[in-house]
Amino acid sequence: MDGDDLLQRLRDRDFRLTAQRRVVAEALAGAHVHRSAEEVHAAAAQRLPEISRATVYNTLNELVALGEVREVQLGGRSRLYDPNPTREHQHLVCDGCGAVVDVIPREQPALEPGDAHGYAVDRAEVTFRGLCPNCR
Amino acid sequence: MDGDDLLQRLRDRDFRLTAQRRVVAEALAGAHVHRSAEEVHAAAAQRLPEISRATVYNTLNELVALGEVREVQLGGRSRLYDPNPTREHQHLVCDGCGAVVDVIPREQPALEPGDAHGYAVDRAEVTFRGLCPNCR
DNA sequence: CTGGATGCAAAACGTTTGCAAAGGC
DNA sequence: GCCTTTGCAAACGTTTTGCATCCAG
Repeated sequence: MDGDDLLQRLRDRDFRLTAQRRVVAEALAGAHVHRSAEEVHAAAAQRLPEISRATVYNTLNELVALGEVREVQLGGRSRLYDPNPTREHQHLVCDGCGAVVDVIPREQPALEPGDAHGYAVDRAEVTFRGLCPNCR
Repeated sequence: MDGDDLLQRLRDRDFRLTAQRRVVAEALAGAHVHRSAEEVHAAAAQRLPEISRATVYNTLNELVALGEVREVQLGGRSRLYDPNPTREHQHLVCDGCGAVVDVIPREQPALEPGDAHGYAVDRAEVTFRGLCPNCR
């Protein structure tokens, strides 16, 4: 499963695996697809009550730098952390309550070289917005 | 030009046009395509030194609620305000310095009804990411 | 043993809010 | 004159930082 994969990849990368970092990684690899730092901290603290917010933020930023987790800003006050950077997917966000659903893309938008303004473009993020069944 | 159009539309909508609101609207309609609230405040304060941050935030939120300005979060710490919500466009963002370029889309991604998870989807936002010529 | 990771508390940052004063219509 | 908008300052939630301690390798 994903959780084990993430921990395994971190070991392979010589990422120093402390108890704190393990519970943060496990909180991300768990059932919920996107979690805020606060939610990750809450989940981690259930297994390791003394873990501090600073450590959660440090670890999340390190995982993002390693490319193992993606940081997304979908309009809420806080950033969300997405443990599936490898599996290509797009986001569908509710304007009412902020609920997020993953969508598997039929096709990825691409930029013609003439439109790239000299940029080296390496990915495209797509966010669909609307109202979820509850908020309609 | 854009600036006059925005002010004209606001008048037509019975949006109370105070000196403060005028300089905020003008700061947005000016040369720069996307500005943070802080940049808008700085630009506005050049013409109206006593304008407060709170008024800038209030006005920006009102313009967003009216649909005259779009709020986008492109990864930086602050939200950006985009004065061209009517003209369909996508964003190309530099991972290095955060520079933003507008791109006219060849095609807009769409969601098949089966993928919508019951949402009423009303738009798709596309952000291309990479490195700008300077940061390469 | 040693450099890196942790916890705590405080600071920084962007944004919002409460309230009295000012000003547009 | 009424009602909305403004400015100020303080509150708020999120994220970062400084520093002493701790621990994995």
